[in-house]
Amino acid sequence: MAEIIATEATPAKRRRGQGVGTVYEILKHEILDLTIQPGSPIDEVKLTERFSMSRTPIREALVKLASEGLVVTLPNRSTVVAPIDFQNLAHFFDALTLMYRVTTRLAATNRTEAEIVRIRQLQKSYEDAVSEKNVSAMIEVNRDFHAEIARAGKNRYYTDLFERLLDEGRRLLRLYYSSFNDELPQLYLDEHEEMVQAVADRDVAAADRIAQQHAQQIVRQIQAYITEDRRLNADIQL
Amino acid sequence: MAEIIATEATPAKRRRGQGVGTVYEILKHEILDLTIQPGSPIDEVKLTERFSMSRTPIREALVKLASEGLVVTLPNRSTVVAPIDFQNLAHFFDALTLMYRVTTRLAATNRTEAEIVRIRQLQKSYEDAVSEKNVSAMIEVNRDFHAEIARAGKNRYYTDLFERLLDEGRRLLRLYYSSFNDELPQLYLDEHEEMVQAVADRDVAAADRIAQQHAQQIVRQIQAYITEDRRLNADIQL
DNA sequence: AAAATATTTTTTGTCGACAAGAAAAATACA
DNA sequence: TGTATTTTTCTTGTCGACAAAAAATATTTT
Repeated sequence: MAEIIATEATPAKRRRGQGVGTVYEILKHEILDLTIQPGSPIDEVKLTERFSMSRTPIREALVKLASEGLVVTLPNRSTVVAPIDFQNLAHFFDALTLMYRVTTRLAATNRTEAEIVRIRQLQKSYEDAVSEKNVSAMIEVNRDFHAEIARAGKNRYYTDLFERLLDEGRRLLRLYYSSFNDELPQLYLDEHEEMVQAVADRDVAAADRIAQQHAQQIVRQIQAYITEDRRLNADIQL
Repeated sequence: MAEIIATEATPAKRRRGQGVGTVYEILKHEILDLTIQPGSPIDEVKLTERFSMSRTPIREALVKLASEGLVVTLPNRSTVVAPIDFQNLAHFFDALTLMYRVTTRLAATNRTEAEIVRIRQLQKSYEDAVSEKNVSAMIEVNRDFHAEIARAGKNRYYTDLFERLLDEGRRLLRLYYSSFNDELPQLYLDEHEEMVQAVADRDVAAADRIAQQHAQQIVRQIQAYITEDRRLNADIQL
């Protein structure tokens, strides 16, 4: 799950029509993983060399990333990795919480047995990541776990927005959650368990309650990190 | 507001960096206006001639439209205008109603005076469109009116989704609402008035109530058209 | 030496061309 | 005559090149 994408200089020929897709996927992964710093400029020519393909498919990949808000294109100037929007964190938390609730509720009513199986598999993966203390995997699998629940709800309008929010959350968590802390993962694990149970039981009220609780938990976590960060900066700057 | 975009064969030179933008805007407008039929293929070469520019900027515009779901790209095959998704109308209505409520509520708390002025201007435009019995303008201005309210709420995650939903709704209304009917526009006008008042008064509860009511009104309208349409088809086919 | 102007370098937006796939047409085969 | 196979045509994905902006550098002017 944590593939090393060091050098993409592929001497072997790539299949036609795979170009933009691979560039898009890899860049997206690196942006969400903070492998590329928010705000850092993206050099088209360098990507040209790295992926050994012309600028045309690379530009198309960047256009795609831009319309998802993952990069920002300054006309006639460089495109940069989207900076993390601290101004509107409150709006982010608000939307995230609502989408957590709505998607989990819908999942409880629309889920199939096959979907429950898949969700439980992801839950297991998360458990493994926790026991391995693999922060990177935890963040990524956590996102996939909730995205899978949302998909079981079947409403693509909600899932699209929710996935966008989860991705943004992934960057925020990645930013702060570099050192492992064992209290929270266990709490999340328990909440995940409750959530799956509610969805499996088709208990909408319970699903809603736990989704809200879980969302608030994550919001609190991020806010705590930010506060801590502020304090640190305050010490240094003032 | 209802410009005629007949021939884009611009002999005069276009400013650099304006290419993709114009193509994107014009195509988007035509797709939402049903000038281009849902499902109909998009010929890159024809667009090349029409806009008198090379395929590169046109493709970038199509990529942008694709990532907004307005066109669908079949790999190595043609890209087509996104078909209207009748399968998931229920999900569409659900999301639309929720976004109506959430954005109007937020507008009631976050709106500034300047925004109220702009909203009232759009309300006036809608009124004009109704008295002129200009269906096309009514549908378009109605969308802009609600989008403006949503923007006053300031949460970009909600506004982005809501605008996408309003656009999809625009296509649905355009599809059925070809002949003018004077009952509904007046009803909408009254509801709009109530909505603006609630937002201006910062009355969240009222805003929520009216938003929900208005959404359900629109949902009912579309559903009525679809039912009517089914009956018509039934007569012919069976 | 600092500010303003001119020049060079770099980077982006667009172009025309070509090759890989898919669709359509033509041919062969039963 | 209908089906399978080959050939041709058409469309898409990618490429390398070039020109317009912007940025960086050098030059002139005060």
